[in-house]
Amino acid sequence: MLDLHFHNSATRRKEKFTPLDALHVRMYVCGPTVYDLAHIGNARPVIVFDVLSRLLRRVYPRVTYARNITDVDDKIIDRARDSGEPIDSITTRTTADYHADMASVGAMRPDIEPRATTHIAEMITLIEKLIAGGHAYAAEGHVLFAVKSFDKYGKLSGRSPEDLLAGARVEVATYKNDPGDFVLWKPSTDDMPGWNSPWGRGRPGWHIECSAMSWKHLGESFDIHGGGEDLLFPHHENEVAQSLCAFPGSVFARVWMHNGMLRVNGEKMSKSLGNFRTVRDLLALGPWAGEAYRMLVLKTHYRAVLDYSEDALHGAKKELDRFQRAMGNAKPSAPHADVLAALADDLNTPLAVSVLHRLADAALAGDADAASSLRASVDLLGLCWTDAETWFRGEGDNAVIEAAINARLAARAAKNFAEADRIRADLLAQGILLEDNAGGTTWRRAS
RNA sequence: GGUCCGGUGGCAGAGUGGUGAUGCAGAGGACUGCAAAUCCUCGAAUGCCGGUUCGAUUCCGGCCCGGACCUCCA
Repeated sequence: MLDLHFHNSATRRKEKFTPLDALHVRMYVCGPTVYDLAHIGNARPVIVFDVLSRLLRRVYPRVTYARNITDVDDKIIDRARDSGEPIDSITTRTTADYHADMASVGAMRPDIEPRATTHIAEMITLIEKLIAGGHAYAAEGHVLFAVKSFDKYGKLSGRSPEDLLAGARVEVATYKNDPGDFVLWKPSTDDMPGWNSPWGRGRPGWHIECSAMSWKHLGESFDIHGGGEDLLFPHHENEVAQSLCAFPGSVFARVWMHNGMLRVNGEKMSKSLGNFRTVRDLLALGPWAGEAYRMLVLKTHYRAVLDYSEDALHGAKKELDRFQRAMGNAKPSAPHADVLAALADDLNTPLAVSVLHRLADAALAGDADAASSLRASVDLLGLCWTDAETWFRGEGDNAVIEAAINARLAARAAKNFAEADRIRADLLAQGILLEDNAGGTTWRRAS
């Protein structure tokens, strides 16, 4: 069996991966809060952990990958209030958009996609356990986690409670015993979503949602917890505190994996800077853009900052063009050993991509085995899921193009090169690029 | 201010205690009526200063620069 090694954020070291259950790997990744369209930064962890899940499935007999949908959150409530659209409508619509957008970057659906609103009972159970264990307290309709009750608080993110206070720039609510305490449950007014609880009608805090859903579907302890680097604190730190205190003796997540942030043209993506890109914006560039974005993401190591630009996206597209040409209609054999080795070493996708280029070189030189291995390798990475014909030509009726090509062939046969060039330039203006090969003239869409 | 991560050719981006992958871009060539695609060749990099070492891009320390986080942003 292939040995896997992953960088564990909790220890800040690369470690050999050993699942708790040798036959069944369990992984949890923080999913979206469904109040708006996903942006390309949201898509990065989805792509990264999709590749990880594909790798795990290849190595282990069973993998359970859970990624939640946060469908109760103050951002959703605010959006409903601002737009007038009912909450149910917002969350249903945004969830569907999310599924479509993540499919467009080649991500498979996780095995389980728990929604927060259907796990309120588990959240209440957890909160009751925390109160019973002296780790939480109710105050003014809220329930708060008592940070001081957990001596390992801050260990995951490498912070001490003093550090946290030093940088604190928030007003401390009067109902908190300690400024670092965070909300497990909060009261809802009548116009807000709420559930009955021992502390009155209310709704859960964000952090408890993930602790409850991972517990329900993966158990008290599981193997991998993933998410964006920005979630390390406070979200993941708080999950650890909640779950470990609710289940003494458990380990919660064995390995923590965090992907780096995405920047756009060297700047942090934000609405105020005007460089905000949704996945929809990306797809508007062309039907190839989703695959190209996935390629772009995999060309950078998952822990590094990724700087997005349209130039870089086009560069990634050209690399995919090359893989498509090299593969032709080859049937998949097995991923190249070097691709597997690269992925097994902390998901080194950039190194794996370099192996893909090596295979493409060999395939273009006529090596059929290399073409088959390339096919299997890109499948493992989830790249090139569009067949070559569609990739290069798109879908639709191409009779007009074929007619133009025939006219050009006739002109060339008559040595009327001026006319042949005119036809070619004409087509190029329409986004059609002609290529004269030894076997004849072919065409593809320019981009 | 605190914690953490990182600084490799024009750009992107790996690896490595012993003459630095890969892709894009660029130069030259083959092929082509001309292109495109493909192939061949080439130029081009380890932030700065110390230390350890026979030898450091790699390990250690300092500095400079960039980034993430510091109570609900993936």
